[in-house]
Amino acid sequence: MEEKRDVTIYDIAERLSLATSTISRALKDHPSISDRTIKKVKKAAEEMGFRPNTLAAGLRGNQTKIIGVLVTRINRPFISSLISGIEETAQKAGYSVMITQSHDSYNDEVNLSKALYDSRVCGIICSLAMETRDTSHFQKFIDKNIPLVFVDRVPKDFNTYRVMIDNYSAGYKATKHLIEQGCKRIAHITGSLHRNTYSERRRGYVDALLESNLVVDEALIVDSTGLTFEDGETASNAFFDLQNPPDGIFASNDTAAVGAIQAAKKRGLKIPEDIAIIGFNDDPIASIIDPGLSTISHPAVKMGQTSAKKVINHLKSLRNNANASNKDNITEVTFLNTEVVARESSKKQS
Amino acid sequence: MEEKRDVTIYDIAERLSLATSTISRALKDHPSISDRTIKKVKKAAEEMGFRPNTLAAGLRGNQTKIIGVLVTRINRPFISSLISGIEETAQKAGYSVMITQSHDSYNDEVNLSKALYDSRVCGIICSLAMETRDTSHFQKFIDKNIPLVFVDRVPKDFNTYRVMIDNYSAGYKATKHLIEQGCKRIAHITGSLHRNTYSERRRGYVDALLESNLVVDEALIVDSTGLTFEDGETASNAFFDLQNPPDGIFASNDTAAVGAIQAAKKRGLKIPEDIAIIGFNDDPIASIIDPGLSTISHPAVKMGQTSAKKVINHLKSLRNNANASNKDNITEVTFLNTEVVARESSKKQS
DNA sequence: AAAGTAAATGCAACCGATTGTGTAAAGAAA
DNA sequence: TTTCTTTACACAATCGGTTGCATTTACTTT
Repeated sequence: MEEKRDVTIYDIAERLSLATSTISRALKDHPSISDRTIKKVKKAAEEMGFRPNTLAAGLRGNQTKIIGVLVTRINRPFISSLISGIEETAQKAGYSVMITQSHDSYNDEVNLSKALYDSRVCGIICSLAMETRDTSHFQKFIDKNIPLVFVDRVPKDFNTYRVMIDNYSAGYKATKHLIEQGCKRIAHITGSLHRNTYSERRRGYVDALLESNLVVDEALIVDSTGLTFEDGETASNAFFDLQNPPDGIFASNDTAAVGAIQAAKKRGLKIPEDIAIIGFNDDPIASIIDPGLSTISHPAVKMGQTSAKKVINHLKSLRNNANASNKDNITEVTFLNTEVVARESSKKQS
Repeated sequence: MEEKRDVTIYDIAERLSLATSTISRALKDHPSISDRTIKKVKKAAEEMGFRPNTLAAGLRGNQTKIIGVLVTRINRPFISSLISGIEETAQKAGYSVMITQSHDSYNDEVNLSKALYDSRVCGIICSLAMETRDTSHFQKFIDKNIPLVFVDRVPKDFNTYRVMIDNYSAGYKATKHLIEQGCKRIAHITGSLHRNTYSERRRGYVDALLESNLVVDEALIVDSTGLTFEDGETASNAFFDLQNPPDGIFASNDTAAVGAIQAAKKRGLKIPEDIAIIGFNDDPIASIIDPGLSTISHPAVKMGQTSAKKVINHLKSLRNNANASNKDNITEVTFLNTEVVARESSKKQS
């Protein structure tokens, strides 16, 4: 039953006959503490097994060393890699990571953003829920000067950090790739157009078609909200049933693209001869499925690392420059590279 | 610049001319506060937009409402589903989740367990690193009466909660399944035998063979530490090169099993006629790869939910019964069900 | 009406680190 | 030696709830 109490700075102060304030400052290399004292304090702290109480520090400073993360669903290849990157970078810099998932629900997103706020996170990284239209629930972070980073699924207008890929150019590249393989009628399976990721990819798709004087046929564009495997199958079957079916499909994620592949296979269509297919994300499945799925690769882990770095660097600059502020209308967009990964599902001529 | 201060219980106390202690108790429905006062306080709190400062409460009670999670790698299908389940359950019960990853390194695991401890997590859920042998770094949680749940990869002897599957019987079932399909020489690709998951599956594999009077050939067992795709390929190639190659492979995860499938395909071996293959986990790839990969399904999300529930219920019982204690040598093992998912990679006779 | 008991609320210490300001000690200049 | 600066450290308030104990108020009971 005898829970041995944790060592506090009081204990160190007593042992060294110093004030707690001196201990506190010495441990953070405060300039007004002599080197001799700093060494002495650190040695004692080490010997006594002192470990600072983050709660006490947090209470006083009204801020923790926790980065809040608000994503849609943790168990998605892209998201889990993103989180992995965030955790890795945060960890190295001495921050912890608190995870929440909105399940693509706007209400959950609002509540979780409040919960993270109440937890006094020192920064927040968010990828928007599919449902979200209004993003004013994030304003409080700006008001409190808490760095806010939107990643991948970002709002249209919100003056803050954004870490993302150039979805327009990626959509363009994917479509262009199919065109280069000889496709003349290219269909597109997209997610909610309220999300920048999908609307931009679609824009790129349209522009690539126009540039090559190909028809943009609304019948060839399916706004499948979920982009699930089934959505991919359903949409593809609808395409195949058209009087004038497409010879290429660009799906806005790999899951739907895999659905397209399975649908085509079931119909006995040859991939890529009859129908070329390209997805998006380069999920593990892409390289495993037969035929290999051409896709757009995403640096997911790096996006996580970059997002975490934005938060950490912003905090650093806040410390160094008391004038720095979120309110200076920071609008920094970081684009990470995407690449066409050409596999068998699209390569008409090898 | 005018950061409006948060509403505190002091503000409520002042407005209602009550003591802060009364506010504090009223908000938690303390029995010694009258219903009338409770209602009045809650109404005022609501109106004033009061949100409790979790740090202050945490400091006083020396404990947060944060559940620490220590896993090996976040971006693995099984792990990310596990975390998803934990987050979901924790969230509903009013807890937050702090995530860390050991990258299968023992040192990282030790440090992260300390970091979580320092964060005053109210509970911890851990899946051991591949490297870990000694688990004494978790003892401090027991000493402090902080519920500790090991999930999936659990230590041999540690009196605490365990949430897992019956790996022995799962290994047995997988092997038995291959035997039932007519396999006579079954190889096994396993992970580190220091982890219960792999050693138990192997034990089940061996017993299934013995039971059917099949040979247990050490040449057919590869202790591939990583269980990566490449490990699966390499191990399989080694098997195929044997004078007396196997007609079945049981890989201890799907990633390695997929490696086995690809290796077999490259050699022109027919699956399952020449070589039947079964994996473990039922990752998304399993149902997508061609041929469909037979495997053992794992209720990953449910394992997460169950683990979180163990933590939460333990905390509840601690509150209700001040005598309850970790030190009563709790050893509660919860087994979740596994199932053989038979797909084309193993079905010799349909 | 006095006394006794139960119910409701107030008081104040406490958790442990942080930080503005005050003061003592050490060194430099006169 | 005295005075003026630096340099180094101490004091004490503070962050916002929580909780043991004291106290007041409201009701019974005789």
